[in-house]
Amino acid sequence: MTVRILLVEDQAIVRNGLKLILEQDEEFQVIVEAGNGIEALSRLEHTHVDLVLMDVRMPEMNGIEATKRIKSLYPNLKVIILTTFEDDEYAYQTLKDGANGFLLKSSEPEKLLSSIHSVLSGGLVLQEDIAAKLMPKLLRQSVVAKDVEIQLSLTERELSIVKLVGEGKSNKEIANSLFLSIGTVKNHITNILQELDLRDRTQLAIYAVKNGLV
Amino acid sequence: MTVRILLVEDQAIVRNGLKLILEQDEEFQVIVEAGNGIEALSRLEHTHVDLVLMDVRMPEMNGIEATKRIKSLYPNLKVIILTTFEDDEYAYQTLKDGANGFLLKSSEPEKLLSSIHSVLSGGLVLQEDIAAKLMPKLLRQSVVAKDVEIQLSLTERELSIVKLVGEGKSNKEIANSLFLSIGTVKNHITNILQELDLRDRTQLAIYAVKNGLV
DNA sequence: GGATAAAAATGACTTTGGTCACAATGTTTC
DNA sequence: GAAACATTGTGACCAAAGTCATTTTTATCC
Repeated sequence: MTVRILLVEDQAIVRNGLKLILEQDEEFQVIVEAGNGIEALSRLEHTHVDLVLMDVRMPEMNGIEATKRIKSLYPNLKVIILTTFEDDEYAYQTLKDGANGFLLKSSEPEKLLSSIHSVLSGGLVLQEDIAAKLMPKLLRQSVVAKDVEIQLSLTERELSIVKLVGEGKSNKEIANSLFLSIGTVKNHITNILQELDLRDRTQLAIYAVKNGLV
Repeated sequence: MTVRILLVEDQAIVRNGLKLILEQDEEFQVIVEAGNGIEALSRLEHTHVDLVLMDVRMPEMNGIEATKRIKSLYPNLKVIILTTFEDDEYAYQTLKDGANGFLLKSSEPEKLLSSIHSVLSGGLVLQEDIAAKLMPKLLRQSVVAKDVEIQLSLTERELSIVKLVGEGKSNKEIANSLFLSIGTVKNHITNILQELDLRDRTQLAIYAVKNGLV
């Protein structure tokens, strides 16, 4: 049983690359292609496909809007979003609209293929990096997700202070709970703010929450 | 490269069945087995594994608690939860604790295997039925909370100030962007803090972020 | 029309936060 | 052993945040 795929991607070179990767798996067949969301929608009117692979950034109509419309017209059609690491902001909205998966363009080909199989057999697939960024947003509580960036630039002590700031603690409370003087806590915070290029504890707290440190 | 698996499941018959399925894929090797969470943890101390397949319902220590502990001890170890359709209540908590996937025991063997591959290559996999039940729950949480609780108690003006605080803006910046005096902004914030039972702008910012106001 | 409440403002005041300079100690690294 | 860095601390200082009392205007509700 072959899987009929609609590939939506504006850059012809990337599109061809993806097509080659997909058709390494003999089950997959790219039977339609489109360069933007509007084109994709009109293609779907005339052709039956099993799966849509959709780029996020495109002219005319982007992947977010296109996914929304496709899903409202064909709720059972599988849609997988192709994205770059920077585009994860959109992930939230698109999942809401019913996308079945989120894959990074930079993935290994095998990873891409196995994820597609997983979606076809009825799953929702999020790639690790995206899931890591998304889950805190959805779950709003500490998962594991210690950011690489943060840990590179901050020391153990600083990290534990950041967490407490992210819980809304005052310097006095932090000092008490870590058995430090208030002055020391202040010094640490000054250093942290400089390191992370933030202005005050409020921005630091926001940073901590958004990065799932709390 | 073989994948070393720890299989945690209390019923011997089911465990053997799963083992047979898993080892149909020559990459997979069940090298350790455990009948409950406590056993699983002690096995992990002595043996290195790449993946844990964990049943939810078990005597002594259930899969939820076990996953939590395993993930805090070995954050990079992949954990997939095996569940029945009725157990989806737990899914939420366990995802929070960092589980990498959720599979139904009733799945087709191939589905199971492809999902495991997907998790190993860095994904988060939710099976359709579970995702369908879970997503609304997750999406509702962060979005709806805002309208119900907060908007009941805060005025328009106050709400717009809360958002700016949630972006890390200072009183001066808020005053400028809303064309108010600094004193007015301070007054508003005092009222907001009282209304929401918070202490300072940092706690307010955290509140705003966690409730998806930013 | 009077009551109620949001919105805006001012001034005086206290507390907290953040910066800076400087210092002491211990650990790790080369 | 010197250099680099993490950690802790002090004291002085200024800026920002937050509280409180009080006032004015405007709009809405009964």
